[in-house]
Amino acid sequence: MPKMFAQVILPLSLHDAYTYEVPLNMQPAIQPGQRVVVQFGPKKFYAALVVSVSDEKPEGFQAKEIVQLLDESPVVLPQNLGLWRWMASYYCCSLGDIFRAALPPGLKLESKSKIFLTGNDDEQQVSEKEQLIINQLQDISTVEILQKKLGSRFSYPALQKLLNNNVVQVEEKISSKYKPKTEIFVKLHPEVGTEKQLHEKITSLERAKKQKALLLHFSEKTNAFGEKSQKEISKKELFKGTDFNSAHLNELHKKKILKKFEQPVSRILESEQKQVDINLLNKFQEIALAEVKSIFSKKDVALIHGITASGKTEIYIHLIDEALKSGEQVLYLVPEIALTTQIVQRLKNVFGPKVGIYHSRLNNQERVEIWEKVLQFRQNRDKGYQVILGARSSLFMPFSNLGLVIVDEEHENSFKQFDPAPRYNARDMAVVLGIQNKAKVLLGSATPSFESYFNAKTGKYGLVNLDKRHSNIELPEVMIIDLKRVWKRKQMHSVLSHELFELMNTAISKGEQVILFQNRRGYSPYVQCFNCGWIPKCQNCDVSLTYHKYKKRLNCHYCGFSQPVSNECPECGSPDIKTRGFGTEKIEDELKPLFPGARIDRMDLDTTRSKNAFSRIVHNLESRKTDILIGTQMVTKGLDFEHVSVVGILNADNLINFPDFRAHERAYQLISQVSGRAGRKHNRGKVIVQTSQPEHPLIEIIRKQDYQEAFQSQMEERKLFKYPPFYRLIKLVVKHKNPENVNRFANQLATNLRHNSSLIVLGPEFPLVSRIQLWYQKEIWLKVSRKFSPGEVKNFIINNIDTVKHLKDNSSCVVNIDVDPG
DNA sequence: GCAGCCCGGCCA
DNA sequence: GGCCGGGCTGCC
Repeated sequence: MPKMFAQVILPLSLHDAYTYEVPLNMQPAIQPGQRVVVQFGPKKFYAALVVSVSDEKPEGFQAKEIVQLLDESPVVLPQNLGLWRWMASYYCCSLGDIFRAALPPGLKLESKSKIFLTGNDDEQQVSEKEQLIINQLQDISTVEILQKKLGSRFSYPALQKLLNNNVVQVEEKISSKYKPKTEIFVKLHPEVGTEKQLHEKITSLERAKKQKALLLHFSEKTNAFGEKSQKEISKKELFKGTDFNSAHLNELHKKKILKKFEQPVSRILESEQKQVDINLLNKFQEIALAEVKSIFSKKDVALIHGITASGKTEIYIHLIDEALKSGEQVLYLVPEIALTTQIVQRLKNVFGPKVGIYHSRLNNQERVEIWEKVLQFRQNRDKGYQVILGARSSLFMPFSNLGLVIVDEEHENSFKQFDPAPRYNARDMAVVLGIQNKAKVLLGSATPSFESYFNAKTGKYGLVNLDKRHSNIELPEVMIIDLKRVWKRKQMHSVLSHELFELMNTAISKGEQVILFQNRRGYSPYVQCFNCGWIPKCQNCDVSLTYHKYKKRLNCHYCGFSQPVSNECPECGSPDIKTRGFGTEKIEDELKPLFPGARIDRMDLDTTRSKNAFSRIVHNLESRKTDILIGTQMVTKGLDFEHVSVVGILNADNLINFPDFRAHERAYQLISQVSGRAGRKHNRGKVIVQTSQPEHPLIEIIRKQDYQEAFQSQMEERKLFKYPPFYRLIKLVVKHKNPENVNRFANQLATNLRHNSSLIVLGPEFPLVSRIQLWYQKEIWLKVSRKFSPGEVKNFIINNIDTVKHLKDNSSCVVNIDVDPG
């Protein structure tokens, strides 16, 4: 037989695929998309993914043999790899980076693979070196441990031979990570093949009353020979509500009447589903749905601009239903699954077992199961998942017949992965995925990202407006409060202006609820010595420490560093150390005396860390056990509350003045999204925006809630200052533990890049936080005109980074490339 | 990503 | 002459 070779990608940041020889015994079975174990470098074993197979012998090196084939059939489909390649090239990262992001952890294997004896060592002839390895392998071991124990007596060829002869096996973390869960099932023994035989057996049990009863119970439960015979039943189910025990069953098993056997079951709890019908759409939703469909007959992508409570989800459900009926799969992306329990429940209710939920809070086993059920759809349309609702990584699910991709809350920043590579935006990749699979893509948001809206306005996407809230609830009234004036008149109640304070009092007295938004968690952003001005800073990062009163500690929000608060200033010894500024924790503290008797709750990263905390807070608000909720960004995200009548933005200044070209877009989106929480059912809500810059043009736009104007004014600015969507942005971050290395590298790189006239090079500059976890960093921002081919520009950048890396002493600098930074 | 080599520095 | 540590390179 001719030799065969497989090109594989490794889960490492390496640019090329690597070629391995396929051993004869694997030749019939090997296919692209399967995982194999290969040895890479002198020591390590990895699970790699086969991307192609050929019989051409590679030149210039001796290919190693594949150690083991891990899958019977592909876990990644050839059509899925198209997105991988596209992403690697667009985001300037390796296929290995994509591999790591794409597969669920349970299907990945990084080094430190365990090896163990298979028990097939008796009959085989082994060499002395091989015997040494066998002797060491009484317990499961790793290659590293073997080498340590045997030192120079260790031989790789010997291990390889043992592997080939199946004396030892590389036990993948995979197989240990993912074990199908099994349960004991019971069925009639094959010798009991007819109803008559069953009756004979029952009568034969006259003296064993319990066993007879169990057998009767079994035939009743399974309707053994009836029309709707179930044939088998789990032991758990069979024993449920009875006092039978395993001894009774074991006896019947021994007597060859019933047969016990193990069989895998799903870990995924199928929650009680009340199958409900799809809601009828109202007149506006009908029109919007028809518009979406008409766009899809001409274009691949549609954007729904639908204000909060306009019922976008129901339109999605109608489209999903149609896709399902024509046998297509659907991907429904949401920014953060934990925050969308309402959508999860709704989809489960409507589409039942066809829906799979995929996100990072699932454990490894659950994630692998969902992956496999999506794969299964190709063979068995009744059993596999047809709809996946999930966070950004669901983009990589092994869809075989994708027809529709929905991206809800498409403006959300959490679709963008910052670290590690691939630094991708799942919303943008959803569009690519859709086009590659000839599927339609629907983006939806109450406050579309300006990029998407621009694409819609310029005709690249179709645009659908949905500006009627259901039951005709009015949008809330937005009031701007000038903090400077309130301060001057000394009308502040802690962080609340007099107006906000009064509105909150009235609301609470009427049994209505209040949400307060503050963009800072912790007690106070920093503490300061009032004598000498000293501010405690993080020892690893270039930021001041945030005071958390509950824990009585100063914490770094970048690296997690924490230290107790000292009673006196280490600089001057003064005891006069005070907290500065307001975080959510301090606001909660200060509101308590202002609203005695009110039930105040807080929602931020600190209060939602434990698994169920988030849903508890939401539930308390829904069931009106909370009067005032104070929160960070989190309160803006897709929560539906019926009785919130007042929303307060405590300080809009830090939103507006954030040094980022997207600050205004974000501020507008954030305030609109929180406002959307107000006055949903019964009456018009009120939104109070406190700011010391009431004259700021954006504040006026926010007051009018005029999305169009916000968009237009930003487009003018972005065009003028050469920002997206008019220019592409690429951010380069140079990192090293030594600041001099960072400076030298960044300067050399920037100088080189300036030679290319299609690039506008900004920096290098220290970012807002110039040191994180002891690593110094400097940023270079590149603006690239859309006239130039992005591929060529990226190659130029990559080549230059390479060149600078090869200059003296530069090789240990790390450079991150972030295309379309968030 | 990382093992292994190479080279420079330091000390006997 | 030898040993340690850090940088560089290539792994298939």
